[in-house]
Amino acid sequence: MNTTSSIAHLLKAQGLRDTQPRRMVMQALIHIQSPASPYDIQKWITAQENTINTVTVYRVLEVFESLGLVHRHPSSGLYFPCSIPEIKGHHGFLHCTKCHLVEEFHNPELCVIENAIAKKAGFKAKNHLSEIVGVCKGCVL
Amino acid sequence: MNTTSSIAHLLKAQGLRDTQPRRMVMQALIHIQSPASPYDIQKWITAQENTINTVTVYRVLEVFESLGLVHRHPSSGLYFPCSIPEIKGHHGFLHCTKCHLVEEFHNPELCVIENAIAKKAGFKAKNHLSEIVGVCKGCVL
DNA sequence: TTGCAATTGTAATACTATTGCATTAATATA
DNA sequence: TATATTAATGCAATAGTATTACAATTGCAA
Ligand SMILES: [Mn+2]
Ligand SMILES: [Mn+2]
Ligand SMILES: [Zn+2]
Ligand SMILES: [Zn+2]
Repeated sequence: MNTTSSIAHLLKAQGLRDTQPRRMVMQALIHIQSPASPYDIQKWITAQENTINTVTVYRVLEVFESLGLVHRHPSSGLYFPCSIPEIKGHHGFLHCTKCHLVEEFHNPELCVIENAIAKKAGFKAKNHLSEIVGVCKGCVL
Repeated sequence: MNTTSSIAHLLKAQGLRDTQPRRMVMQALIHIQSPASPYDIQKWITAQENTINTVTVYRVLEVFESLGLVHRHPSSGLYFPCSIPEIKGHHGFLHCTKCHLVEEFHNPELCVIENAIAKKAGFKAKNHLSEIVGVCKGCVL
């Protein structure tokens, strides 16, 4: 659920510190709702009467991504919090081009097929990435 | 097969001109072999005793991508020629992290599943994107 | 508390991408 | 083949994105 305290625990479990900048970036991501750039995130934090350096935002996002707490949307480079961090393995994205919503999914069947494709081509698959681009329920008028 | 003349025809069929910069960019993409940035492409062309403006490279790539002649690798932003332009529809990528080779695939079964996922989530899918990241046949020692 | 290493801030810089406008060159037509 | 048209390119300026090295700060364990 990405509560402030669960993130604190997750960080400490990895030997990382629970710092104010890290808390602020996570707050920003949660409140902004749609995928955001490092600069967007900094802007949001500034609007809350706080300050954070651009470089710090980049670095915090890097850490969060490595922990699986946030994702970087491949084609846009924008970040958003993972909504299903409890499910390990491949997370796919449904991306609405109208409202920029990103919904995550986890589909084992898809993984099976992708592994089969890799095998057939002689690839040793380490990771994969799926994005479905379209229009979400709420935006189809 | 992306021969020089087939591209000329494809361009003309769209009311576009067959120009020297466009031919040079395609030559560069074909010869560089692995995904390349606009600046990489410009550098290659310069090394062939030719010149091309950076902006032109960007614009040419945009046209080529819209024609389905090249792809932009989503996570890196690098460009490479489409190897199966004759197959319409979704092209997926196998990406080797060692030699940076990109192999394309077309898998209807994958499309079916992705459409099902979209439907289940109430999305109207317009397009999708699949990338399998790993190590290619030649790079697995 | 205090000390120390991890983290953040600062400043400089490199890289990537876009825009408006002047110039050039590809093609259609005479 | 010469000429007119305008798409395409070049140029120059600028904006946006990302990274680096090093100094200052801060979280947290002792
Ligand atoms: Mn996720
Ligand atoms: Mn293709
Ligand atoms: Zn939507
Ligand atoms: Zn390889």
